[in-house]
Amino acid sequence: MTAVVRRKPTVNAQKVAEKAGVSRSAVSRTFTDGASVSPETRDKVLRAAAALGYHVNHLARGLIRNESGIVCLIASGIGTPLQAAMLDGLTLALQDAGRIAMVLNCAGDPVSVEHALRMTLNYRAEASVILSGSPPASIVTTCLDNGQRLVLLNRSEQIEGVGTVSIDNEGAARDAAAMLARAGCRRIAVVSSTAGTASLVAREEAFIREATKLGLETLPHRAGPTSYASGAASARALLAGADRPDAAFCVTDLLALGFMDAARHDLGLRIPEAFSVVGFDDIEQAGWASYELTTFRQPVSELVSCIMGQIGSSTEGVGPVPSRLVKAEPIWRRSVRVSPALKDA
Amino acid sequence: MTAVVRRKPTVNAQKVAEKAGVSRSAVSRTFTDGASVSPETRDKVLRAAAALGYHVNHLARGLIRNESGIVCLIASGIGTPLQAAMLDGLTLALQDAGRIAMVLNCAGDPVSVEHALRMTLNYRAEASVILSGSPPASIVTTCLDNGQRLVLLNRSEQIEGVGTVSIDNEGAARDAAAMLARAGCRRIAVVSSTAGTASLVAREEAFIREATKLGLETLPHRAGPTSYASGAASARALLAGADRPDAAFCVTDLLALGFMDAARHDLGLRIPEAFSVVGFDDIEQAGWASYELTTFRQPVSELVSCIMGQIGSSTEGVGPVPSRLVKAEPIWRRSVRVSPALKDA
DNA sequence: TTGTATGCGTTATCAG
DNA sequence: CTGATAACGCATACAA
Repeated sequence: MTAVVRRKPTVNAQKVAEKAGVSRSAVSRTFTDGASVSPETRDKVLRAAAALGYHVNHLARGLIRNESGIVCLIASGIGTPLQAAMLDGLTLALQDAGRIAMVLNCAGDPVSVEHALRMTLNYRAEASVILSGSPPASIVTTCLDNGQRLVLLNRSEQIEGVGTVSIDNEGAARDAAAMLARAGCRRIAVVSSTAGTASLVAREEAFIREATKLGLETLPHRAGPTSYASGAASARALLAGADRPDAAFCVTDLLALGFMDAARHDLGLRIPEAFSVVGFDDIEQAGWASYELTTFRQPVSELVSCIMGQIGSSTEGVGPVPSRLVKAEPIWRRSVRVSPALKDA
Repeated sequence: MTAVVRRKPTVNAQKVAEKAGVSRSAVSRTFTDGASVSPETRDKVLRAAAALGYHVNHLARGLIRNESGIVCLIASGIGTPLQAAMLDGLTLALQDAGRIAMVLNCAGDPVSVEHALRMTLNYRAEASVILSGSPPASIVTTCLDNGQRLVLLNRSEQIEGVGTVSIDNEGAARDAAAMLARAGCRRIAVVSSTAGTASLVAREEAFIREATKLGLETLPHRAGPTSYASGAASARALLAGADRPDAAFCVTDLLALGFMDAARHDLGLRIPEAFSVVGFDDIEQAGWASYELTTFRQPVSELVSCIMGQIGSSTEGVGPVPSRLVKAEPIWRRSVRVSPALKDA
């Protein structure tokens, strides 16, 4: 076990310069945009670099330029359809913008978000996008102090200097209540989760408020985490008794799909004939033929553009970044009974 | 627009040292594992660091230690359930191992994989995991030369020095054929995609070989990319005529679910009574009550462990890394007609 | 245990 | 357009 610590003969600008017969500066300039190099020098350098397999060290470059090119994506529940779609869109958009995504998979609680943000600082990320969870205030100011850009998704809190992109949960939830009222539903199950996320409670509360105003009865229920299984559990719990509701507003599509499956396969209910369901998010599965869930769309590409806008704006992060509120458009499919009145309209 | 280039007063070890009344080295030692610092010095440093909001610059650290702590994950179709699950597991495992994931979302073709690997080199990633797509040989050797660890997922090619973790596609496909034969199926649709991925064609070919051997008729079909929509399209194409098959082996769950939905809702077929379907992957949706798809599981956590093993093994990447073949366990659900004979066993 | 000096690979500055 | 030189922030060999 005589560990021979053999330092890899690393290939750097120096070596390329020697092989090309030019100075290190020439090599550097060849690889920096907008630097002035003569075509022949550039050519010699490129040839030498290719031969040696040289690649600019972004760690060193970031060190001197004080810009790493790294943007951190902090999320929890990456495997979930909506989060996965966001990650997909964001990583792509970042690459198109010449940045690179570092993803931090965190539990979502404040301490793990803080941990993630520390890592973010360690790698001198130019920006961090918090897809889920809420960061403690202290670390937020530290990030800001270090010149890091911060974007929060679906957080109500307005913090000086940090960007915000939010879905209009309240508006959509109100629409959902009106939708079900028009369909002639009277007793509405409101199925949410124990996660207690800001958007989720916003949807739940806004829906209940509006439904009450419209004279509807609401039955809130939270069976567990935000998942298919919890939705199914809620259905079994709510639909077992005699005095069952006639519709459900699920704060998430995943909950809605679980709810639908349990309602149909365990309880034998017909949707939408005997029971109406409205979801939220418009994940891919909501459009599948087995569900045809009418829901409210989180416009992923629009959210991504907004986030990119927040990241890209003025390099020096002074001045308040305007927070963006994005509408969640209703997607009409076939899980809600359509009343004759609505058909006319 | 007089852009005042105000260089942020960056907080570094120097500043912490001054505030703590010690040397820069003391600060450095405080933050490096296994360095010798007296408790009181350490305490002073920690206090000063907290007050200043100091965070070790991993870019600089990586520069001098020649280890960045970065592992790159190269994937395409991140929004897809299986890929998302892999990303979820990998990011978590990497964090537990003290590394951090950089994700490169690439189109999957060789040139974009090569582009991604270049980026990987730029950031001096310690390892790269290629979840999808095949890298050109030249860039592979460059990565290896630069001391970067390489792990390929579900690639048949054995390359000297690069790790491989694969699902036993052939074995599972053979099992699938036997499964459908025992169920009494005779004409089997083999639905695949136009992607032409190594694993996919391996499954398709192995299935056809085994099915033929068992005296079954096979009807290969490829409607488009590996998606729900393609599966549905295949169903509509294959089940329209009079001489329809009585079962389908879909090389991916996503294809299978689309196939099932179209078969049931567009063609009115009953599954499994009138038609049997077998999938591959065991994505979450396969277990949903509307589908209950019998399929073969890609054991995500096991795959993740294998990959982590490949990454973690011997720092200096000499010697061939043993490639790992992971079994895909059959998951029996309810999309395959069960014959009496099988019930006895 | 602590401090000093050196180097990691790069780019910005400046003189030619 | 080119080359020499000084940083960037950090870890470590060495001397104390």
